[in-house]
Amino acid sequence: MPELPEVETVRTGLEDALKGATIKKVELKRANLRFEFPEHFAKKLTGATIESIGRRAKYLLFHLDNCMVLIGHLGMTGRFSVEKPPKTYGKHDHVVFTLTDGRAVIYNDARRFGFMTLSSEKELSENVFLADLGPEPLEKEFSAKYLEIQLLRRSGPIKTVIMGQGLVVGVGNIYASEALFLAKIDPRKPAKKVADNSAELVKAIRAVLKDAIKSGGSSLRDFVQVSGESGYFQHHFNVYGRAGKPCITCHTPIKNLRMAGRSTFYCPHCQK
DNA sequence: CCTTGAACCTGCGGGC
DNA sequence: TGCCCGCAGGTTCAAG
Repeated sequence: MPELPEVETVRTGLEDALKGATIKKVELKRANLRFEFPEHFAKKLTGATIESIGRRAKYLLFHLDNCMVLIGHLGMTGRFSVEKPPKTYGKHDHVVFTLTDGRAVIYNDARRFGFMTLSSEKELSENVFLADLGPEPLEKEFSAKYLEIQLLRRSGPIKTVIMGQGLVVGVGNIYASEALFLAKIDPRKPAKKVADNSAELVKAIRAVLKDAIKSGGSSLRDFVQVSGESGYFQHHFNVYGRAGKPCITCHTPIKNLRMAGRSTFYCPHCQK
């Protein structure tokens, strides 16, 4: 599910559902997801109360009352649902937290690119997964000036560069294409040469992400309660997944190509 | 340092 | 119906 807007949508839903909830039991249906669970994972979570749920980049941060933080990543296919304990669990239901109020928090992840780990509250910012991340795209630190400086020292194609989480977090494969369309920049253009357009690019990235968060929010309730798939593909994209279809602006067919192993969509006429 | 490509894993849809 | 191929929202690691 996961680019920043989807993770943010999940975060909001989980916080609504789980704030103040206490974990009574932790069940691991297998020894690992992408990584092994940390030592004493279940034990450290059992009895803890969830005080709040935050987000950094595409990571969910469950702040607990025992000075620990459960760090979760959804990978490509990770999903959380909060519901009455089902009679039987699905093939890819890997983690279950049973709450003291009887509800079950189920983490399902077919491809298992997601993972969970723990950090102390104190050492959170030095956590290996969080330490080297770039600024949040919707925060002030992600400014035109900052982006300009970053772009000037990169030689790779702009699309690949903005997807790197060290430069700015949260821009994944879909929204990279979408943001570049909005900013009218060819995804193949060397990052250096886009430095002059930093202000537009910052604006486009923010606009695309904000818009997606907004539309994700409306279908949120369904998302968390049922283990459904609302949100993502109901969203309308300008270029992503629209190869051969007319550009919404000039009607030129949208092109699709592969960059760094990822499919990329752009309008050859509008994006220079 | 930066960039690229392969790897991780499962499911789905298309073509034959 | 079934098999094979390519493809999918992300990140890490090794190597150039």
